[in-house]
Order: sequence, then C-alpha cells, then structure tokens
Amino acid sequence: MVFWELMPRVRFAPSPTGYLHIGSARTFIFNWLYARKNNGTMILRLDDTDIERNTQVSIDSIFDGLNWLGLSWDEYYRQSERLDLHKEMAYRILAAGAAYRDFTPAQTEEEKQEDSGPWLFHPGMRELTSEESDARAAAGEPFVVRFRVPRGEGKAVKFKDSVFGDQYKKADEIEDFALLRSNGMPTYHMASCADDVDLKIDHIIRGQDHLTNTFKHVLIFEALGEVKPKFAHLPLLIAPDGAKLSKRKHGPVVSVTTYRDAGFLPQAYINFLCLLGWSPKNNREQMSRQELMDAFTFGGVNRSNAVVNFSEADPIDPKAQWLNGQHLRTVELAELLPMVRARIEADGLAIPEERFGLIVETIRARYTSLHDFAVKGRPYFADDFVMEEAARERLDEPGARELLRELGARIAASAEFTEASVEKILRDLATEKDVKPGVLINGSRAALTGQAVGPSAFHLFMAMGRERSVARLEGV
RNA sequence: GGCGCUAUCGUCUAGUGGUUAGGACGGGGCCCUCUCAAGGCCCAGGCAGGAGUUCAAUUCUCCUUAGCGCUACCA
Repeated sequence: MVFWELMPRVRFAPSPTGYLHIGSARTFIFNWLYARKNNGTMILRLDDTDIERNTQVSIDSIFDGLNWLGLSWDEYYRQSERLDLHKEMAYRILAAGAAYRDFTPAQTEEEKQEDSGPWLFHPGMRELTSEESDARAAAGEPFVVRFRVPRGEGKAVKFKDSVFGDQYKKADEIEDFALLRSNGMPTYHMASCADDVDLKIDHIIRGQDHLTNTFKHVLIFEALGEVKPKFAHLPLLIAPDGAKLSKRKHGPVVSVTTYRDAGFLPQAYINFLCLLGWSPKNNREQMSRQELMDAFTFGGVNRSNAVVNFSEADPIDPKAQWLNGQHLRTVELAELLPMVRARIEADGLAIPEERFGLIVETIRARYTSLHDFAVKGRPYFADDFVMEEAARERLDEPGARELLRELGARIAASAEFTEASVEKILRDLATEKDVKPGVLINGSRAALTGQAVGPSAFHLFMAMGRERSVARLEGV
C-alpha cells in the first residue's frame, strides 16, 4: 500500500435549495474532523442538479455559513458542470444491460396516491429488446433510464456502515430507481455516485436520511465495476416536537447564520454541534477544534436522532449558550479581541485602545454572547448608557452622591492610579466618613456603569481609566 | 401500506449480564463575596411497555408501542 492511499478523501455535498441548515453544517464538521485528523482531503461539492430549485441566494448562504465556521476545504466542484460525466456513466450502465429505458409517462400526483402497495417497476419495460428500445428512443419517444435491479435471484445488497454496522437488504425489495430523467438530466443517485467514483471519495459521511438510499448506491458502484466506498451515516438533528428541522415550521433556528447573528463564537458553535450525536465518551464537553479533531471517531457517533432544544421563548439551545460562555471566558484573549472589536464597532462605538484588552478581560466571564459586549458592556465604550433602576437606588442612598464626588476628587488628585491606590483612597475615605466601604464600592459600580451588578469595583476603575472614572463619579 | 433505522433524567449523553445507572445543560438550595458572574458543594429528575433467556437483565432475544427515514423523472 502506498502512502497516499491512507489519506482519506471525503466530501460535503449540499444541494443549494435553501440556507445552510445546521444539520448540514454538522455533516460538514464531521467530514472535516475526519479528513483533518487523518491528513485527508476535504471536498466541497455543490449537488446542484435540480436546476428548478437551486438559487444563488442559497449558494451564498452556504458559503456564508461555512466561512463563518472557519473550516476549510481543499477542492471544490459543482455537479452542474459535470453532467457529461454523469450521463456517460449512466449510459455505460445502460450499455452493460444493468439499466434499461422506461418509456412510461411520468406519473401525476394523484396516480402516485392511488397505488398503495410497493412499486418496483413499470410492467413490460424491463423486457424490451434492445432493438425495440433503441428504435423507440431514436424515434424521439421520451424515456427515463432505470436501474435494472436484480430480481428473483435472492440477491442481497449489503454494506458496512461505520456508525450503524452491517446493513443488508433483499434486492427484490428495491425499486428500479431512475438514473436519467426524461430530459436527459441525471438524478441525484446517478450524479452522486458518478462523482464519488470520479473524485475517488473513499468514505461517504452524510445524514441518516440516506441510509436506505445507500443500497441503491451500492448497486450503482457494482454496475460501474468500482470498489464501493466506506459509509458513515449520522443521526439526524430534530426539533423538540420530534419533527425534522424545517425553516417553514421552526423558523431561523435551523439556519447556521442565526447563531452567528446571535453572537456565537464559531468554535463554540462547532463544539455544540459536535455534541449533538457524538460523544468523546469521557465526559468532556467544552473542547477546542483541535481537541475535537483528536477525539473524533465514528465509534463515538450515536445512532439515535438528537433534539435541538429550542422554544418560542428561547430560540437558542441553553446548552449552546452555556458553551458559548465557556469559550468566551477561556479562549485566548488575542483570538477573542478581533471578534469583540467587530461587534463593538458594528454599533459605532469607540474602542479605548490602551484599555481594550483589560476591559474584555474584566467583563467576559459574565457574558455568554458577543452581543453582550456591546449591549451590557456599552458603558465601557460609550458615555450614553442607561442608568438602571437598581443602580440609581444605590446612588440615592443618603449621602452617597457627596461621598462619590469626594472620591472622584481624591482619585483625580492622587499621584498614582492603580487598583491598590484606588482601594486605599476609597477605604480611607470610608473610615474617615465612618461609612461602610460597601456603600462606596457599590456606589462606584453604579456610578461607573449604571449597573448595580458587575465586576469588582476596583477592576472597574482600571478598565474605565482614570479620566472616565473621575468624570462619572463627579457627575453623579 | 411496504422496507429500514432508533428508543437511558425535560434536553445532550456515559455505561454494564450483578453499579447507590455516571456527567453536562436547565431547575432548586448552600458556600465564596463589595454586587453580579465565574467557581465549589448539595438536592430533585431517567433505563417506553410486555414476554423470553438467565441465579441475575437497563444491558441479550422476540413482540408491542412510539418517533424518524426511504418508498419521485427532489436531493
């Protein structure tokens, strides 16, 4: 075996008929984890053979979401540019006798409703002689090309799934599925298998909704004389009501960009998605991309569908929010700062460069979203912030305002401005005026941030800087 | 209807032929404390139901039920 044969080639193959769905994103992530862990090749392939339903908006949404997640791919293809290949392979199967032309007109919706039993093939079409078939095709009669599923031979179609184990199905129960439509376009099954062969995909990792389709795909690979790839099917992501996630029914929670727009860190969201249907089996929850990559195995993938826990009242899964908070307070500051900066600047606020890192360090432990820095954190970046009721009550305490103004004056006059110096000034003042330090401490927080709760007051002074601190104390 | 897949706290999950069925989120409480958050500790909460195999089943087998998927000239 040569070295490159050890390096897997995997693909993520979305069809651009909507926004980037969170289930799709998770499929991408698992493919990516597997490829990167094994020095493999990650391929992005747009399965855009359904020209009726494809939209540019959808393609943009897929790239949007993927770019946000920050996961890379090595090769990029569009099925619509590879139709000749798909057709060529379909005709190769036809020529080999493993497929046949079906001249039956397309069924209408009502006709489909009527037949209740399992449909396997249209009578008479499998038996057409090649002369008759060629003649009718030459005469311009429309047809679909169907796979001639082996019947009455007791053939079993089987494959081994890396997640679901050995899979087996009687060929007699598989319908003669279409390879080519009457307009000459390949179907999903044909295009997908042709590309998987041509692109030398050796491990197909996709949603469990394709588990039963895989029997058809195995038949195609066999008819093409190709070694079939390995398969790994992932459990589906479903809504709390048990239904599959759909935009129509569940709204924006199904779109990746919703989480970006909700102030998620991409690594936190990746972490969350990985925990849906996969487990490192060691009780680890918060994990970096590298840790996820190291820990990923198909053995850790679950077989049952996972519920994304959202509601009308709280559209974000609480565990996702918690994870975001965990990442927010543990990620390298240098990595966090640009993301916070972008969020702050989006609100048109000015960043005090010399204290930016300190501010973020001071407040990040109490936030769970990037938005919090601009909303709850507004007093750190702007002077027009709202004074909360609870904070006003602190200031309204008897004598509080005078004390705070005095504190401001003393801080302004002090030669030094450090946590220790401010603390000394504050405590000395409290002793001198015979009040509890808490009055000044809590009062300072209220004056500086307009909030009754928040970081330690002495950290606050440093984060706000001398000028802003003094101004706010003297302005109470 | 047919075929397939699945079934452990509300949710995500670990787990074993013998365990007080473990962890996390969320909920409740306590501690810490200048407030809040973080952190620490504690509490409530679960093996879908029924048979069978076995000395012993949450674990193995079968049935039922439920959910999901496929059953298109969608992907």
